[in-house]
Parts: sequence; C-alpha cells; structure tokens
Amino acid sequence: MPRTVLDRSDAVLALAGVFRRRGFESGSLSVIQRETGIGRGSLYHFFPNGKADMARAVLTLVRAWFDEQVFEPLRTATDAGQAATAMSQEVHKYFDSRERVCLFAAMTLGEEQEAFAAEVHAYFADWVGVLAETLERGGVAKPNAAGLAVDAVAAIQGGLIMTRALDDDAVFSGIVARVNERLLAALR
Amino acid sequence: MPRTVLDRSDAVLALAGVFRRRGFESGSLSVIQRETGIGRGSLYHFFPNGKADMARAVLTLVRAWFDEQVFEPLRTATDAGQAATAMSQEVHKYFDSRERVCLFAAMTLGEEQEAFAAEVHAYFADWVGVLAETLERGGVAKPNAAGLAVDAVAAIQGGLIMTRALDDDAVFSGIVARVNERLLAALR
DNA sequence: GTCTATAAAGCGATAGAC
DNA sequence: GTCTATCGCTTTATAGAC
Repeated sequence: MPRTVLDRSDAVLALAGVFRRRGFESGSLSVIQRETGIGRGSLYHFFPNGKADMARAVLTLVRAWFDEQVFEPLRTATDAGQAATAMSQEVHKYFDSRERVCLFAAMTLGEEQEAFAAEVHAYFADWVGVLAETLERGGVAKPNAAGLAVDAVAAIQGGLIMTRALDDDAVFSGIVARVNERLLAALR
Repeated sequence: MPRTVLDRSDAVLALAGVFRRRGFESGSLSVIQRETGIGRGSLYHFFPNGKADMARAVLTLVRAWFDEQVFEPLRTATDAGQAATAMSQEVHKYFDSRERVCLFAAMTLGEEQEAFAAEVHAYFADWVGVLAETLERGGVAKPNAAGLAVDAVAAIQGGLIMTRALDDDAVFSGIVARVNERLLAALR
C-alpha cells in the first residue's frame, strides 16, 4: 500500500481543483478523498475546522496568486497600456488552465455567500481599484477610469460564464481580447 | 390547521426563489418546505423525479420569461436602438427584482453542469443570437455584431457577479447602462 | 392534493491505532 | 502524518393514511 506523505500546500492545490470541478458543496469529503487520494485523517490534520478551513485556504491561495501576478504588476506599472495587456494575458492564461472557473465568483452564490463575503468583496474591490488607478495614471479621467475598470472585471467574469455555457474556449479568448482593446483605446 | 391547496405553477415560482437565495444544492427539501410552506408530499406530487424535476421546471419558467420579454421583442424589432434599450431595461428590472441571480449562469458550476448543459447552452446561444441579428439589421457588420452581442451578455452576467460581490446595486445598474451605450454607439 | 412517518444513503466530523 | 471505523445528523425519496 503506497503511503504518500504530503504537506498542506499540496492538499490546498488538490482541493482547489476539486472545488473548481465540482463546486464547493458537491465537493464532499468522499469525492475529495477519491479525486485527490488524500484521506480523511490527513484532511482534518491539515484543516482542523473541516470544509470551512479548506475553502478559506483555497481562496487564500488564489488571492495570493492574483496579488503577485496581477495586482502588484498593475500597481507598479509605469506604462498603463503595457500593464493592461499584461493583465489580460495573465488572466487569460490563469483561467484557461483552471477549468475556466473563478472560485471567488462561485462564492457569491448559495450558502457560502455570507461566510466569505469579506474575502470576496476585497478580491473584486482590490482588482477594480488597482486597475482604475492604473488607468488614471495613464491619463484616463477618474469617473471614466472607475467605470472602465468595473466593466473590464465584469466582462472577464461574464466571459467565464459564457465560455462554460457555450462550451467554447474561443468565447473567453475573444472577450478578453476585446476587453484589452477597450482599455488600450481609452488610454490612447 | 390551514391546508393550502395550490397548483404546480405556484410551486415553481416558490422554488425559483429558494434556488436563487440558497443555490440549487443547498436548497434542500427541508429548506424548501420551511420557506415555501409546501410539504414533501406536494413537492413529490408535482415533481415525481424530485429535485431534478424541480430544477428543470424552474429553468423552463425563466426561459419562457426571456423568450417573451427579451428574445421575441428583439426578433421583431424594427428599430434596433430602441430594441437594445428595451432589452437593457427589461433585464435590469428582471434581475433587480430577483436577488441579482441568473439561474442559468448558476447551472454552469458544480454538479448540475452536465445535467442541464443543453438548456444552458440554448439560453445563452439564443440570447446572443437574437441580439447579434438585431444589431445586423441595425447596420452593424456581421463579425462586429457577433462580438458586440457576446460582450453585452457577458457584461450583464459579470455585472450580476460584481454587484453581489460588492453588495452594491449601483454596480449592476451602471454596467447595464454602459452596455446599452456601447450597443447604441455601434448602431450610430 | 396534502400529510406524516420512515427507509436508505450520504454527509461532515471525531477517535484512536499505527 | 495517515489510516480506518464509527458517531450523529441530514439528505432525497417513498409509502400509505386522509
């Protein structure tokens, strides 16, 4: 019997996959155990408070990735147009390789809503915030920048829904490309 | 003991509310019974195949509403600009009074995904399709119209996510208003 | 058409051996 | 750190009286 020993971060990574594929509620411990090969014992060793801890850990991982790869580059960018294009590319790559599911968006539905409202709010508010500031530094007027930023993030999130619904990866690619075009046009 | 007798359509309406508030999976029979006052017996009388039947009935109701209030007006419109504005208004009113949740979008996540893939695909494909045709009749070039239509529906869906996440109704209103502006600008 | 009781299965969580 | 067995509860679904 192969007894694989792993650490918490391996578990978090595996959990993210399960939650993306099955949803948070349907991702039962039996399913998690089956699909990740991690037993109940290990799971409760890493996450003493059970599923709530698991969800929180996964959201923290996603949040950290966006902080590093998306938010921070936007914050420190000198060229707003280049920064916008980089964001589009990173976001496209990210969701393309992760079942086209945003776990923060998934948390705006159903039971979990209240439990993670603060984290979900912060994720989207920060994303819109740093993007709007980048656009302002690029010369876009403040109220305009705010609307443009909300629209861009909303388009990406809606794009994920549409690409899953229509079962067509090109839908998401097209939407992200046009989001980038609109951002560049506003900066011109 | 008040024994209220109702028909299936009353039940469907009540179920739609529960599923929007709690999500499809968390909307357990106990919750449904408590929040709608409809007992197990009645529920299985109306929906012999249980929750799957309930979900299908609710999606059918939503679909019928959109056919009547959104798709058909677009199909028969003579003025594309007026039609686009009417769509924006109807959609805004609809989701504003229904917990800002699109049940078809919710079905692109988790377990139910495969079970309702066909209905979900049809809903979004038809919406995008009729909107694109309306734009073409209004003088927008074909490939342009297609992109514009996908972007509009995606923006609305993303707008619902953002307005729930940021817990701010104005976010959705703003996004719908700007969607309408972009459609009108393309028709100009 | 509605009710209650109940069956059968699955859930999250815990305990204790290793 | 991992495993298995098990507890207590809730779930969907059914049966049968009214």
